[in-house]
Amino acid sequence: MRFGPQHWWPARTRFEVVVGAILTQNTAWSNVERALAALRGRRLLTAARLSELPPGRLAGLIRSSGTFRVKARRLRAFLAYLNGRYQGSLDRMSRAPLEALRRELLAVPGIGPETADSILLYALGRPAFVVDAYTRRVLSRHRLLPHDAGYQEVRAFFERHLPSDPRLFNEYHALLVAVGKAYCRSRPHCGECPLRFDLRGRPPRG
DNA sequence: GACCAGGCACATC
DNA sequence: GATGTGCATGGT
Repeated sequence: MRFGPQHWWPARTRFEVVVGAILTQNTAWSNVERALAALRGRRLLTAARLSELPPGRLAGLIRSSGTFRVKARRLRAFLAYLNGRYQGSLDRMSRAPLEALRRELLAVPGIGPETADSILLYALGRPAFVVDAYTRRVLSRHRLLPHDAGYQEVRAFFERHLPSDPRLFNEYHALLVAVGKAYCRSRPHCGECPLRFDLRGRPPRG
């Protein structure tokens, strides 16, 4: 495995990123892709079209992503928020202040810290560092943070040490996941981890 | 057949 | 505020 650009979050539109962010909760990405393909094939991957879809039909189309009834409800909750506050427009939404957006997203049922930051970073291009299980594992293995550090604590750690650049956050997160998968899954102590943290600004080179 | 995968809400203590 | 449990699929 190489650790260059990871092409993290391949998606055709920002709306597709949002849908993917909700569908991928506790689910392998390959299962999400099928659901996205089913929606895309029916030209349903827009806020307007998805909002018109009956809940049961939406659930059926995203079945492959697991917990489909729950996720259908969560997608509709997000759409209700987007329609109600930003007239269904991610463009309008993306112009709001970052902290306000995070607060609003966390208030949507089904959107927790990781999903909120994924939407902020990958869909809206905002500098929100996404923390996931791999991120925490790699950090605690390197003794950069305690293993029980909370989500906000881990996010603050990166946002404190890195320039506030969405592209850098994107690449850093992708690299952490790649490293976590390759080295930290089954090893209690990973002496061979190639990641060299340079938290003053540059991503590690692959 | 168990375990995992790019979480979250809710109940309970 | 910490911990446990349901959600549910597809891959290994």
